[in-house]
Amino acid sequence: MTTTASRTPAGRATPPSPETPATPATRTARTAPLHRADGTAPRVLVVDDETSLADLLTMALRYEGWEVRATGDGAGALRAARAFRPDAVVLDVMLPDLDGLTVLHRLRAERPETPVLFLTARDAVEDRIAGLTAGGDDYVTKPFSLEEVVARLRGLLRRSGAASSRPDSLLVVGDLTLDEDSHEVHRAGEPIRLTATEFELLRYLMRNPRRVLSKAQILDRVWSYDFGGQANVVELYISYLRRKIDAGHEPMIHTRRGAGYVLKPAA
Amino acid sequence: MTTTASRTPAGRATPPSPETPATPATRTARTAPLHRADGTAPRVLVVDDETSLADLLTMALRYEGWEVRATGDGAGALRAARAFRPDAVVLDVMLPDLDGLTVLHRLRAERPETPVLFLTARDAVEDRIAGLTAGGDDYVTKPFSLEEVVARLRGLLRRSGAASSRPDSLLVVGDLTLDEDSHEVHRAGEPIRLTATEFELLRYLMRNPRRVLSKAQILDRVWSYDFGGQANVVELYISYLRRKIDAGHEPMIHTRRGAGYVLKPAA
DNA sequence: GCCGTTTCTCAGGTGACTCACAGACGGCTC
DNA sequence: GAGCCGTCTGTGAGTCACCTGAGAAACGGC
Repeated sequence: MTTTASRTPAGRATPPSPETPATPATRTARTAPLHRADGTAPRVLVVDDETSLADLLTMALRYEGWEVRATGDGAGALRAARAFRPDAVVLDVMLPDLDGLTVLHRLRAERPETPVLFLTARDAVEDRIAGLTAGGDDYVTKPFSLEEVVARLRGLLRRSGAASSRPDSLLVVGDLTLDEDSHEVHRAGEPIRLTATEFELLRYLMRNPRRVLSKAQILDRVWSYDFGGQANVVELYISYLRRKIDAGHEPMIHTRRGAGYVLKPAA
Repeated sequence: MTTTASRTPAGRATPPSPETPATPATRTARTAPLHRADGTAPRVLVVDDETSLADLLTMALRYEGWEVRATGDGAGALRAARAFRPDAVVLDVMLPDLDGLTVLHRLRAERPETPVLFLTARDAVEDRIAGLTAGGDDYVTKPFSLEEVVARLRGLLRRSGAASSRPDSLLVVGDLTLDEDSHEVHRAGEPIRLTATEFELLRYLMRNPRRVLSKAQILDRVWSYDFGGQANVVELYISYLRRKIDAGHEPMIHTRRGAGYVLKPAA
């Protein structure tokens, strides 16, 4: 609604992130805290020389409840790896000083078990990446959505055992289920086919059940950071989701006029 | 009620000063003091070059019991961030010297954990504030209502952990409850559907139970600062609320003729 | 390079919401 | 008890937020 907001009375243009922003405190309402075995928050190292992107990631991951450190070059990354001992690394493959592969090798030498999430340009050489991720790592192409990065990072942490919390990747809200690993979605036992964007949107909603999410929040979280389009894509995709999920059932997706959308169990 | 009839658009007396000029003493009657872990008041930095707006915000936030500092430009903001060490920042994205994003980056570099509430013009939102809300930050479009700003700021402080007070977002008065996250309202267990304005009005009342609120105060607090309409919208909306909340129950909303309205438990 | 799929823009339609106006109601004062 | 004034509320109009169909453009698999 960024654009919509024309509210007369109070400028209550339903900004974006009202409530949801999820923080440690609120986060309890969300899916799973995802702590390490010793009860502390997982540590994530972000390596990217674009400071605005590094900022964005840092904020988003912190918001997720993780402890985050950021650095802009390969040398700093190696230093941080030693000092900070991260449970996972987000690594831009294009760095100013060292190239991604070199950084990776040295990281591996330092901390062999630490999973890495690569950030790469869309047109980067595909097979090169394939080699990189062979060891159970993962990658995301720029421009990415935060939902995507967070989801993959969660996956890596979960699999590496850095996170002790329940290993299940199943989100459940009422009779609606979504498996983050297999990407399967069911309503009342019936399988539902979703497109990539629909899936991501639904995942975001299901990770924040019963909470009003503004269109701006959704846009910031589910669409890639450089999306420059109309804000009403959100309405459009909500509409698609309703057709696939709520059709023939008691609706779970509700509109809070002037505020956003809420997902909650039909009951 | 001297002010009532005379409330001309611009006139809008009763600036920010919500209920009484706010003394710590009075404040105790309100919801939650919302202190920091060390018992001191949260510190909020306001950055806006329109002095009248900055003043308005300063007064309203001070009234809330917070320690406030205001500055009109980006350079001052950075200085203040260092010296004042705020727990949250209210940042106008349109500043005379630096643009909002630059200020944001430097703020982040300085104090990475500090949540930011952005103020933006309605139509400036068009060119995306991409990612601004992604990290748990929030924003409000001008013209805003004070109730809106305060509520969102409370949310940010609550979530960032700067405020030690209970993290729940539930307001309770008698058998009436209002959840600021899900926007759900219940009376005696029965769910109640409210419009955006009704919700905001009720939130204001519930944050000031057993206290007489004049129409002027309500108008100043719940409606946006540039509202130019008739003062009796308040009566109208009180009337709406009564129908939805008091219908079939012992009334909780009472008129204090010549003074204002009070919300209190039915008891 | 072609075809099905997916993403997104655009624009029309509709119901919800906000608010002005004005008459009815009721307490208070003299 | 009459009149005044503050408050309440029905009506109606204009606006706004949201929904959704249709089609253009981009993508991806073969």
